Amino acid sequence: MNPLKRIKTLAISNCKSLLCSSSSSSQHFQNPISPSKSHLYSSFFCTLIQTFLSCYRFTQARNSFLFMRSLGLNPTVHQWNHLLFRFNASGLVSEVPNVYSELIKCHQSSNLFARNVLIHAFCKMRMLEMALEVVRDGEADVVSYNTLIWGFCDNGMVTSAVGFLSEMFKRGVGMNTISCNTLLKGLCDEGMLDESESLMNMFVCWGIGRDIVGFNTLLSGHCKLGAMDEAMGLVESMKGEGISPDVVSYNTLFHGFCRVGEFDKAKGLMDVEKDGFEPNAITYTTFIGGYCNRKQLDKAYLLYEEMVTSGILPDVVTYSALINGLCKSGKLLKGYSLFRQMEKMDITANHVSYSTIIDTLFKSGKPRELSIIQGEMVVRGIILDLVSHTIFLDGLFKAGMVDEAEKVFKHISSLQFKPNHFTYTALIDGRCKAEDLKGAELALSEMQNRSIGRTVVTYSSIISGYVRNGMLDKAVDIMKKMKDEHVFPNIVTYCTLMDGFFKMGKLEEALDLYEEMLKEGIAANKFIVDVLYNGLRKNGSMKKAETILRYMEEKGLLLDCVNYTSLMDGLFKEGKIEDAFKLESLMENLAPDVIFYNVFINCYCLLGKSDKAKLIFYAMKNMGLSPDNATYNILISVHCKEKKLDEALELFHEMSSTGLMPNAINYNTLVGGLSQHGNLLKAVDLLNEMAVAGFCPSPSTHRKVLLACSNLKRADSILQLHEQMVQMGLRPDRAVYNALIHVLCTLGMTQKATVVFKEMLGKGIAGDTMTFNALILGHCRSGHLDKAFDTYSQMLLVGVTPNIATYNSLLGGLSAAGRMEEVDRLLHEMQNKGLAPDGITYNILVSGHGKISDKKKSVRFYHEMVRNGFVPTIGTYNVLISDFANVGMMTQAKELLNELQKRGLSPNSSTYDILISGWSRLSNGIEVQRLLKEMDEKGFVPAVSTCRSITRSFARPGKKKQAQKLLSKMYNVKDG
DNA sequence: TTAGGGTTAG
Repeated sequence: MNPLKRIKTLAISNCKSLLCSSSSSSQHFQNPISPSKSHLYSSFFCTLIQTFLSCYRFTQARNSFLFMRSLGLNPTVHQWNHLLFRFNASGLVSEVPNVYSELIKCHQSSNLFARNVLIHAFCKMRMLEMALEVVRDGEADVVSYNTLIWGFCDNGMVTSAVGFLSEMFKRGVGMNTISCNTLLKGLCDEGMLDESESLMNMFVCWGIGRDIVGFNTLLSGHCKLGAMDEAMGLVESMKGEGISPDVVSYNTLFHGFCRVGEFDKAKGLMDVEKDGFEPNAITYTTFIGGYCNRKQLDKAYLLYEEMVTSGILPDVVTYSALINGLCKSGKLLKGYSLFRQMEKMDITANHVSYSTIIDTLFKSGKPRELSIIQGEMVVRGIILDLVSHTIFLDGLFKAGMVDEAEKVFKHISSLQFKPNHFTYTALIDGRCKAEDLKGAELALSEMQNRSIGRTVVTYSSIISGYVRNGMLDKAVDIMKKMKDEHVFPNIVTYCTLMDGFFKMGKLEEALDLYEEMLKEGIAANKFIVDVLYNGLRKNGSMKKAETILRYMEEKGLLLDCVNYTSLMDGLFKEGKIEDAFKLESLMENLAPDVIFYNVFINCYCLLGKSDKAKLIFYAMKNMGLSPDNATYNILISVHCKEKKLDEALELFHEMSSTGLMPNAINYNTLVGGLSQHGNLLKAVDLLNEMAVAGFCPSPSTHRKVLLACSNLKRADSILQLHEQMVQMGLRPDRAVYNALIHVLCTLGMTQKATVVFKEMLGKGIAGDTMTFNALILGHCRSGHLDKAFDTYSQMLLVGVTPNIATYNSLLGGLSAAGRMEEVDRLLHEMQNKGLAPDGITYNILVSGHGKISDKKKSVRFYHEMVRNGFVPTIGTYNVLISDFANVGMMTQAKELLNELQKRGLSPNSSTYDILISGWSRLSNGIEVQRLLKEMDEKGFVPAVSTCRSITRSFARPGKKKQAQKLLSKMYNVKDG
């Protein structure tokens, strides 16, 4: 179908649908306006529509137009043309084809003016095919072709645009300076400066001279490439040709100097040219923007005041620059308030003002405000450009809304935008942060294929992605690739890669990179200082770390909140607690953030001062800082450690009630804490909640939950909970299997443990020392010494090295069975393997020999044990004491009692029972009485057997039973 | 009715 017919059909169907939907007002449409007043009404409607358009009330403008047409009103050709022009110029470009088709309906034809506006509208909507068809379909003049050339240039298709020159020639449409200048801009925008100069010369040959606009276009081209020397040279040749630079030329130069950071040169130029140069709004805005970009807001505001007092009115661009300055300096509220103030001054916000605010809202994580502003933008019909789309793409990625961000990228292409290096860099960065490295690599190669230049930011983004995923080699490859392409690493690139090396423990490589950076003439900043300080101290070079920090401070480098946070953590972990805490007062002027407080709170928690930690927590909230998941986690964790489970749970609920969703770490900490300290039921409840929320338990949580089952003898739950946690996404690796086997074994469920062990082997996971130790201990505890030794043999067979725990289990098993000869043999075997006995081994040896009354050996091992610095347990002492007491050697028994007390141990109930029985047998009533009193004072109750010993020795003949009853009653002992 | 300068994105 012919494009004009297509437009017509489209417009008619649009009108029909709109009219049918507004049934309530349809009655009015039935009254036609009398022909005599038709002209008046048309004029009225045209004025109304234009008024709506001029204040961006697009819906009303569109509805008024439809209403006018439904009344059958037909404006004059002049009015039609003006309407078309206004629709096109106001930004409601999408309506132009509809208006045009209505024009055709009324007048059956159109003039060149209307066609040219239509061409312009199609070009703006990037519907280049349609624009081309209109140009080729009928009458066209130089304006039609210039507009088409502009449209193609604006969409980066400058080669096709140049091609239209021959078509113009063939159709006899003469080209003019505007054709030349439009093409010049197209070429400059693509960085084709040489080609643009040749084109200018070509036009001169065709008799079309160059003018100030053309020169300014070239000037802008040079400035955008940062070629300021060439730009200044061009000004000289302009003057040579008798063309004086105008305010546009100067503004272009000012902007160029500001862009390359030569702010003083820009200002100097302004001072030199002060005679005969009148700054305008754009001049002021250029400098205001320059100051804002340098975060010199005070200077920007001074200039703004000067501008206003000079009678030059700031416009939307001036305000957008100031809003941007405020937002970028972290003054979002002030920026937003200026945004609203601007509107009160009847300056309508444009897509740039909106994009600036939206970018800031994304970056400061304010989703609610963001959706309000976004809605406002839609209602006002603000058309998004490529920059605005890139802001959304980047913002959505940063907010973790990966799917939505990817949709924006697809949308950008569907709108016929040509993504540029900003767009691709945001995409690469976003994909890297979403751990989609393949996607990032794909985007990078797409950039290459589409000849979109990669910048240092593009490469730094992907380097950062590789570093975060521990792929240092790939990161280094990219660094090499970028250098090969003459894209030189900047401070961010160096910082990222240095951090990566430090985190992988590659100290030397990190420091080499630091050297390289300095050699390249890049001075360290606070980010580099942070990476160096943390990298060095975490790799054991605390001294070096402190030297660097002090050196930087001496050099006058301003450190920030992050640097001080690292410093606090460092000092604290070095044990310089006082110095660390002093930092809080130093920090006041630096506006400490949540992370600083988290570190501060954590320091108190590590000192076991949860009360102090909580005070800081409240102070932080009072300062208006919102605690984050980490803050709550630090506090939940310390409360769990201090067994304050109710408070831990309360914190967890407080977090949810303030709208902070618990994360996987919060769940793991609390489930682990509840399990460890006896509230398994609540832990399991929370584990279920965690499953619903889609979080995966950590291996540590798994271990703690299973241990809790084991402690509560809830054998039935062990396998079930294990299965549940695997279902939740826990990867059953060796550590997880070891925890399960260990727990089953401690409960004596060695058969089940063996089944699990086989399952583990079946999955290709070999057992290690921990696995075998658990199984051996299990067999020993359940008295299956043969199986324990079978497992031990298997362990040696598969080449897993036994450790002291292996031998302690086996020795303990043998000792419990009284097989002391085998104990001695195994002890030799163990010592031959180079393993020395530890405290546990000695306890086994001393008490084992003690139990079979081998005093010689038990005392020998006892002395060896003490000599080697091990303190026997009270159980071991009891065995020794009992061995002496049983044969009436109470002096030795008493001596042992003194020794154990000297070593900081206290006698327990059994110690007293043993001693009392011993003295009873010797009929020493004084000692028995004394010990009974001491025992009573400590809250211990004598055992039944002890009472029997007492009555056996002290009751009168024939009164033993009564004495026994009396004693039992006295000590509330059950009469056995 | 078409062409040049200032504000936004990585």
